Amino acid sequence: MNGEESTGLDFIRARIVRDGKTGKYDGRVHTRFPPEPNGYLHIGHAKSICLNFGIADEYNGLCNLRMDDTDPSKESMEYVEAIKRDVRWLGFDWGDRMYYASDYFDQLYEWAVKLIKKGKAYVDQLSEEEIREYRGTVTEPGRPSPYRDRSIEENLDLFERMKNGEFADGELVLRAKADLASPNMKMRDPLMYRIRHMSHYRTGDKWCIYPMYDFTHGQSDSIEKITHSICTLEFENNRELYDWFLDEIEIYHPQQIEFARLNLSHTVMSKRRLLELVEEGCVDGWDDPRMPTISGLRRRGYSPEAIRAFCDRIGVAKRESMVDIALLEHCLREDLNRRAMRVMAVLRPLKVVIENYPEDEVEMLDAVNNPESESAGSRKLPFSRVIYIEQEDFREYPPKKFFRLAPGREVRLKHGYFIKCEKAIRDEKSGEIIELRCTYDPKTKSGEAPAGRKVKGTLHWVSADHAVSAEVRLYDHLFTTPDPMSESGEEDHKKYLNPRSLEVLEGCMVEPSLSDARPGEYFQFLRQGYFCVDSRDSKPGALVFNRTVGLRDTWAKIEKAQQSKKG
RNA sequence: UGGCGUGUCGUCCAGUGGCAGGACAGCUGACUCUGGAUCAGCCGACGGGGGUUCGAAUCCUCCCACGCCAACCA
Repeated sequence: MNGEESTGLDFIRARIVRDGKTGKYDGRVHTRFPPEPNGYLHIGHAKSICLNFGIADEYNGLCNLRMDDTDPSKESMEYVEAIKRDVRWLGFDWGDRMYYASDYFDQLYEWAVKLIKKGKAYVDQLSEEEIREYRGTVTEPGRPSPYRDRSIEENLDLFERMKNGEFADGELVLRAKADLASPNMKMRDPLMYRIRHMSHYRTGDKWCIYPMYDFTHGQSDSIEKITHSICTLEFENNRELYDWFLDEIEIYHPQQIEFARLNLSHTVMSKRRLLELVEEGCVDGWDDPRMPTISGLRRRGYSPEAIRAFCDRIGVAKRESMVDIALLEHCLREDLNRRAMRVMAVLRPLKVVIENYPEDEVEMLDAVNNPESESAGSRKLPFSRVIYIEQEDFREYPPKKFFRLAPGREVRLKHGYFIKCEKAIRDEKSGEIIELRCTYDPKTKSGEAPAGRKVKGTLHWVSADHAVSAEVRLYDHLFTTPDPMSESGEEDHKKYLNPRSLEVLEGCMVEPSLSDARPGEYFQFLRQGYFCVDSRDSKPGALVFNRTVGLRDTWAKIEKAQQSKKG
């Protein structure tokens, strides 16, 4: 903006700064985010949204939201609404600039007529297969269709009759008369219009011919006076055509710039693949918390701030890349660590009786809500003779470096006392350990003078009488392999679906303060991870929590290393 | 194969003729009433060959690899 050097900027921003200096668009910056409403937005779209809206913000420009809705067979209002909701949720505002390519159909039709009159477009009646054949290959030039040289009058007449519905689907198409010998396949007389007797979710039955992407996108940008039309790499070949249409129609000409789309490890990122997972029931829907969709991430417990921070950190460039999902998770933890209230929840309860604690006494202990944020305050936590701890926090035969509870060992209960394990009680039939007998040391109460000795471990716990039961859903990566698409054939990626991407735990015990947690509210379950109240299935009295992401787990690493050492 | 595009630590991104840097991941250690967080440190890369230059990731050249394009999808 203010003439600073362009180093450190990504290549798109560098170019915008340059265009600003040369006055290419009178210093204007106007971008747009142009999804097709044929599916839900995913984290890859978030990258594009952050880029387009972000640039508009940074350079004092504007960013439009536009539905690229030229294919009536796939698009719907449901998707439009979902897209608007997701963009807004991410924190961006298109003001009064919500546009639809379908609003430009009349104008587009006129421009098509103009091209016909210029001798730059013709009505072809070759079949789909024939057109493919005539187009040639990457090494051989295309051949002209026998209909390529119809008279302008005949083209005009035929095109109008196409519009009027006098022909069946596929019978005729309108093609640009460009360059059949072009080494760029996109220039070999691309289709401009096809016949589809199908009603459109917005224009209804007004049209039975619909413009193709290439004959729509650039002109839509032009109508909206977009300066920089930012799109993904696969449209690089289309740029020549983008320019050609604008020049032939002789209208305002934005600059198309392409960048590499986001690929994220351990998931898939094409709308087609995601649709497939939804339709085949591999997941619960577009907003299944395992999906990389914006709605899935939202339901999983991701914050818009975390997603935006991620989009900033991955940068923008032209090389195809695969971002490690660990970076997304890092951005999430970084955000939630600052803001999430710490609470205690026991996922797999193990009963502990503190034998020397009075039968009916209940103490209300002070518990800090968030050590990262003093203003979060504190709450009271009930403590009593019978509590639950995590099953995995006890080992009868503790391995090396296991700092938790074991026979004869002492640990601290977070916000409470030291307890020492005196005895483990087994179920006679199963042999399973079902209860621990412990003693506590009254001199070790949290916040009071230290008893002069230390313990290595601190456990989370809940008071049995006061705990609230809840369902907890543990989510993990959707795919077991970083790049399911490349490590498999066309349809084989599904064999890498993670069978453990969802584990449902019932009968979890959470502290009483959680009983009135609201849908979407997020917490850190101490020592375990970040969790949010499921916005679809959780009800008062029947709480459901989703694990958004686990905490860094050093012990798990140590244990894994120990096990692999043993072979 | 024709065209377009891209090659820098394991991963992502900087560096645009002058000591190759950051982030994530990994590994050490310090600290800790979360094995969290935080802090300190370590590991680690210019696709290859030739050339220009005092000096090349950067310029030239050849090669190699990868991606995209032969949809009436976008």
